[in-house]
Amino acid sequence: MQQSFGEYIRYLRTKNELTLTQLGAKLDLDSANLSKIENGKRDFDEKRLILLAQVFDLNLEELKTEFFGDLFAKKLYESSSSTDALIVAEKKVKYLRQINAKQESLKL
Amino acid sequence: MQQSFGEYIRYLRTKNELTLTQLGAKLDLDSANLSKIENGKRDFDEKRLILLAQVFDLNLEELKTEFFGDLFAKKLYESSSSTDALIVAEKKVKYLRQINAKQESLKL
DNA sequence: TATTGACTTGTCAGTATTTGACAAATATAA
DNA sequence: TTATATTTGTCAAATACTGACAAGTCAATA
Repeated sequence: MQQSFGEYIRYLRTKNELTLTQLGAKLDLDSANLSKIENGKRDFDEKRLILLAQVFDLNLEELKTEFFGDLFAKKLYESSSSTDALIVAEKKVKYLRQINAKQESLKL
Repeated sequence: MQQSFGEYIRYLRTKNELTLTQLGAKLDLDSANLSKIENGKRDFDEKRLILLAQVFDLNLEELKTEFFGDLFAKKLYESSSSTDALIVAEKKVKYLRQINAKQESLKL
């Protein structure tokens, strides 16, 4: 998938032959605002990912992966930053999870 | 470096023997708020990265890398999302830059 | 060509979040 | 103690985000 998250939503919507109004209703979103999201003029709200997964029967984890992948790419692109940040991020996530795992084990 | 961005700032500050008030002045930040940043209770503002680089004579690119690495890691950690998002992000950044490069070449 | 439905764009008030600032509490050291 | 450094809480102001609606374009078709 080499497209923005908004384009992905549009793909899902059209594949399922839904209008903006129809999908908007399912996502509790104004059709005009959904249009902006699909066209990259507004951001899709993270809290609506669950709903989106339900509507199209998608795996929430994969959807989050696409969502954050898109978000991070845009940030790096806009700020002309190196993708090295992604490597740093990976190490830090592992570190944070490891810390968390240790703390969890102490609770037992 | 396996620490938060706030801890990194604290490291830089103490290494250079500056007080919160002194560094705060250089960064145009209240010492109380800088304290919160170092302790992870507030976020460091992206727009102050340039100033931070100047104050400690650091490479801005590397600083951005650390900054965004920290930001992305926290997002993924908080949302319990897969680090696969980082791979997706890398592909998308390359794609965005490629598109941009093509458009730039057309301007000539 | 008038109508209809789908989509796009602009705007704006209400809401939520972030920020700067200050006071007060606590800690550290002379 | 006294002074300095740091932390924490709070709050108004600034900023950003969201929902909603009006008005516009476009394409299909009656």
